[in-house]
Amino acid sequence: MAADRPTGKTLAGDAYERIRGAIQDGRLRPGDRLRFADLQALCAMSVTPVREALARLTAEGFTVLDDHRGFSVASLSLSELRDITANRKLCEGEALRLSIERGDGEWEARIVATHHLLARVPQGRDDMPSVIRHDWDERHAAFHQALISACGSPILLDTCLRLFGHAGRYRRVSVSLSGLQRDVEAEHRQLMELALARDGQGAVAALHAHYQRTADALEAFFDGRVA
Amino acid sequence: MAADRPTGKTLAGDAYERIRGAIQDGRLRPGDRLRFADLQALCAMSVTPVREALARLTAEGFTVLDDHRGFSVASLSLSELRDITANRKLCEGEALRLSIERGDGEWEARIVATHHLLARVPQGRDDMPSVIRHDWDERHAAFHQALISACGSPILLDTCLRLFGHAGRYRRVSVSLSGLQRDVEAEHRQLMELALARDGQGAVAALHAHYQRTADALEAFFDGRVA
DNA sequence: ATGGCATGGATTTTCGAAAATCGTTGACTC
DNA sequence: GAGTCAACGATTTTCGAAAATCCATGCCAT
Repeated sequence: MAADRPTGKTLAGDAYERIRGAIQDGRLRPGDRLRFADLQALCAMSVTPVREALARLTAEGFTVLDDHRGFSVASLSLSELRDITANRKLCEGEALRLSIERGDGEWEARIVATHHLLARVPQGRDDMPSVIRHDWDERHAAFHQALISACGSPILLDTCLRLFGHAGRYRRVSVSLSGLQRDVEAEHRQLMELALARDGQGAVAALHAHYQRTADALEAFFDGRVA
Repeated sequence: MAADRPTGKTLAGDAYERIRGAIQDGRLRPGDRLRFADLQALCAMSVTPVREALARLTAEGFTVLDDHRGFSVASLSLSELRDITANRKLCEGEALRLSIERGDGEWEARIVATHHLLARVPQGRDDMPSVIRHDWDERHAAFHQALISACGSPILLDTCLRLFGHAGRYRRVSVSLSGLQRDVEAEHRQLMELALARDGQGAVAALHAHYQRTADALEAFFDGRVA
């Protein structure tokens, strides 16, 4: 892994991606306090761009800020998981319904293409099945994004993307125990087929079930372990 | 108006509120470029807190950032207005439905109280009817917030609050021409009564109509005037 | 022993200047 | 005359240190 990538555009943007990445793949864990000294070491830059990155992350809910007490990684909770799930059902469900109504041939092509890529990699790593593969994570996101990409509402897409990102903080924990119990691949294939068949009702129902199963598996795992 | 209020907690937080306020009441207009020199003069502080404020505002969509070309106020567009309206119908509608389902006595009390306050001030200023009164704006927001405050979903509430804020950038333009043509007070009273009567279907329908009328009035006004 | 208060260290927050970047003006070539 | 390229000015972006703030420790009085 490249320790120093060729700074995309601004250092602040780099810091944002790097810290967000560290949060999402578990190197920074929920509740951890974020000291500027550590973050400067991680990102190899001064305090200003780090601070801007944290400001963005906080506005998106990945970190929280106590005035004059610094930033910390947002903590996980059962109630937030339920809340995220309910909101995903509402927003992504509507976005999927609209996409099925409005989608054209290119939308269908995006679904087929992203699903094909997703189906070609396993969910967990061979050496450590409990850790999600980075490429699976990216392709999984791309597939779900493709499903709703024809909804015609940038704001709704943004909301869905935000929710997906938050759910990702929980998803990393989920795959470790549900890998064998669920056939996630089949669920994705079914979603694709229902969408391509323009079955709005069925696709939304399948999406709801997809999210509910994820939430249920997590609920059983989390119960008693977090607030 | 106090030019220098007793800095709430941090300067960055102050700058955020001040700049957002300037955007929402029209002193900074859509499309305006935001030069740090001007903003430092407005906020009476150095560049660092201003930058953090802009980072937050950008994450919320009130401003936009072109890398190395600085920040500017997000511009208005007909398509965004339609998008905001559609999303408000979806999200606030659901939040209202849930609140009617779950709301208790204190929820009802909040609605009655905020409506009472709202009904006691006129929408436009006496001297300049085309300019929204600040206190009306605040009370209007409080009333709509109260309606959905019992939905039980912090995330949904946050989404609604964000959408309400964005709609506010358009609302300021709206009142100048629709003041006489619409009886907004009656619409608010009807919303309150339907909610207290626990008529979920009716209340959501009334909310949708409320937003659609606002959007229609704006559409007629904006047409041809913005992108 | 217990409660309040001042002191010290660790950390965040802010400052003012230096470095980097972009758009433009102007000269120069074809 | 049109197009290309280099240097300038304006502005953003970043730095490193100073100022402000919070938490904890220890002291003193009750």
